[in-house]
Amino acid sequence: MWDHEFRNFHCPTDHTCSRVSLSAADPCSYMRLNFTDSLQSPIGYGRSLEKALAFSHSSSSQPPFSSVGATPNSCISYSSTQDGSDKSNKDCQLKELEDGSESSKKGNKLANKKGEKKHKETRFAFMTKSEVDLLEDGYRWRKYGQKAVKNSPYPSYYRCTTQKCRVKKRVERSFQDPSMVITTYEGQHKHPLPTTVKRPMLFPSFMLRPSPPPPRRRHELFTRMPGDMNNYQVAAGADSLMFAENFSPFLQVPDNELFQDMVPSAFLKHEPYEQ
DNA sequence: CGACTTTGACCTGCGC
DNA sequence: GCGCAGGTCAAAGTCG
Repeated sequence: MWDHEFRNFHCPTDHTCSRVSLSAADPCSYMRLNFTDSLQSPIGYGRSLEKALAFSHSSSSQPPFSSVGATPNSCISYSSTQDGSDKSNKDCQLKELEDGSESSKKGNKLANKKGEKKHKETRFAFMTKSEVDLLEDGYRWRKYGQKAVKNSPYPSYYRCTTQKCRVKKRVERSFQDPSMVITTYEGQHKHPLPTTVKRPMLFPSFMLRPSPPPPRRRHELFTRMPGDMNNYQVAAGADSLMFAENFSPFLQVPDNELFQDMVPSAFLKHEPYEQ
């Protein structure tokens, strides 16, 4: 059971939709999101956030957040791709098998030969209002691709330049609000911050451990689930809810409060890094 | 000259 | 099985 309690979540949609629950009953201890109305009554959940949001908004054709309007949401999004079905057990096993191995294309081919599925790393997405696409987060990134996709003209794909580090990052402009940058991290850093880079202005905690430097200034942070990310798993079920209280239109990270304070401890685990 | 970006081609998963 | 969409590769180009 994850022991983290969320704070300051906000999702100013037609419904309040930010109940977060974690359950030890889930094979891989993944996150659950349950969508509730203003009376805190459950109105929807599902295996993908997109479906869940569509459900919660009673909108069959509109993509998630399309009904939100210009008001920025603040929903932190993170998950592994394991779900609560039988399939997840298999995925968990695959994860164990594939952890520590290269996830290159050749590697995937090899895995496919063995009848295994490609494991997708844990993901974490957030939205920031920024003029620059690539936020300074303390790590060094190398761009390895850029391709237009639906609802996102030119998302950029970055990889951590640290050897053996498999963390990836996708950066895209919000389709609905180009001033917003959606950053999606995949995987967790298991190495210290490079010493040659500037101190980060914005840094999700799992990117910063084990030695996060203090933030330099207040940074306005908007977070929400990108609408086109089907891999954000949301599971059915309503047990072990943890509530997101004190909603506010914008989520800010004050000087004395790290972004990590809003991230579940499951994302903060730092395992020994083998050089 | 090394590190990094660009970009077309290619691969893979998924829905129909 | 086919086609589309998303993601990745890798060669060439750029920059400091």
